[in-house]
Amino acid sequence: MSDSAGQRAYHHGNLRAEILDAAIRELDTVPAEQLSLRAIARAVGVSQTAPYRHFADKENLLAAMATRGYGQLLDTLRRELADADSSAAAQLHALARAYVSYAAEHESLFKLMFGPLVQPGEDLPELREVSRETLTLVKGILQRGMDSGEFRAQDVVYLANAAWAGIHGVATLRIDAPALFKRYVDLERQIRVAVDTFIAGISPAPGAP
Amino acid sequence: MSDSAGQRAYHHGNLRAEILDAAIRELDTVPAEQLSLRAIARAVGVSQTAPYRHFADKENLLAAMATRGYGQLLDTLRRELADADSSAAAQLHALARAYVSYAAEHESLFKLMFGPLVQPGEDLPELREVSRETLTLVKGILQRGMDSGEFRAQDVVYLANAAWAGIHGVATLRIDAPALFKRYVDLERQIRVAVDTFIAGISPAPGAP
DNA sequence: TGTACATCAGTGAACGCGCGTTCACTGATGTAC
DNA sequence: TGTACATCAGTGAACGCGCGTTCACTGATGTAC
Repeated sequence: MSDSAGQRAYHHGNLRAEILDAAIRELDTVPAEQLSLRAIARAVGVSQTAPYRHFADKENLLAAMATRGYGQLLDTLRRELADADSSAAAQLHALARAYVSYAAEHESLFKLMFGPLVQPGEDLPELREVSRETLTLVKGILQRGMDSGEFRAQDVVYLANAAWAGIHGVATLRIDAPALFKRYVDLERQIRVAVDTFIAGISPAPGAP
Repeated sequence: MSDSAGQRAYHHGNLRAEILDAAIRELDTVPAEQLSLRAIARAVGVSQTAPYRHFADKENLLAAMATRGYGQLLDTLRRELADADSSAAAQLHALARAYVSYAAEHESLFKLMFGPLVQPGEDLPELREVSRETLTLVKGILQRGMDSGEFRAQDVVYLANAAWAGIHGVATLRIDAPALFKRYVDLERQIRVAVDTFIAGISPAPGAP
């Protein structure tokens, strides 16, 4: 397949990474539930048992895929947050935009990350760790907004959950109810409305102390 | 299986409905992706080909399940809305609570409804119809709230999407990120915070005209 | 009330399929001396 | 520098599985006269 590396040697050298890449690429065509280890091996051009050298079983590969997905998502979020204005409101807008964009550009991987195929349990500490980070980012922004007086003080956990739910809901509905959400809706504007409404809901009343 | 109807006759009389029931019951044990027509037939106690008398194929059965799911959801929502106070704020709270409860009590069916297995296309007019209704309910509440001056006037479509996304997000995260959402969170309170924040975001500024 | 016949709603055997995984294997590489 | 040997990373055949669906069938029911 990839002959960019020249002659395929018997010992591949980079097979684990290449299988992971191929598996994620496969998601462009096929939803995660229908991924087949054999098809992935075929795509890489390797025998169907070769993946077992690098992943204990199918579940293990799926977990690795999800872990990479979370990693990519976090990189994107952090990059956008760094580029954005530092006000809490601007940070929230940037995060929402980046989150929804990532989901839109990696539909199947996003669904895998939040799907039942992969559950970040105690046996997968890396996945567990990385899957918590988005919420942590949201919490951080809100906490800083409260500290600076930009937002009204309140329980940050419940508020962060609410914010995350709103963002995640937009990302999810765009994928899962496309007939209602994709056709008539300008996504940028939709995100702006949702975030602005949220921010208006937690801003101090004008004129209040 | 169900001998409540006494002697099982050769002609069953009610097989379509019973298959549908069994299929939905099966979702308690098994996610929709893993549903098997044969297992459903087995559960009903009928030959594996009998379902084909009543459903063209598997996809057809899944669509019928989703349609029933939407019907149940709408019944629940409408009942709760009728019982609740008629203020727009109270209606929104009631809708959110009922929506998330339904999702929590029918996890797999809810996921099927919003999953890729079933897409409400032109070939399934009934499903298409019923799948639009939730959003219509939300829109109605918000429109009435604006008309009465309870909410600030603005584009009802984008606002309704934002509200629905927030509610749907809570329902979804509870299922898909249980480690973060189920363990430490009081669901009732979480819904209240989310809806209150939203309402605060669209209420007229106190003292404004 | 009885009979002939069409239609409906089941049955059971069989099809072909692709899958995940195991197994014994073999070719390539790295290391000790 | 050369050799013996352990280990690593692939191969290919085979396993058993459950699935969706088709097919020719048969038992039960409804209807016309």
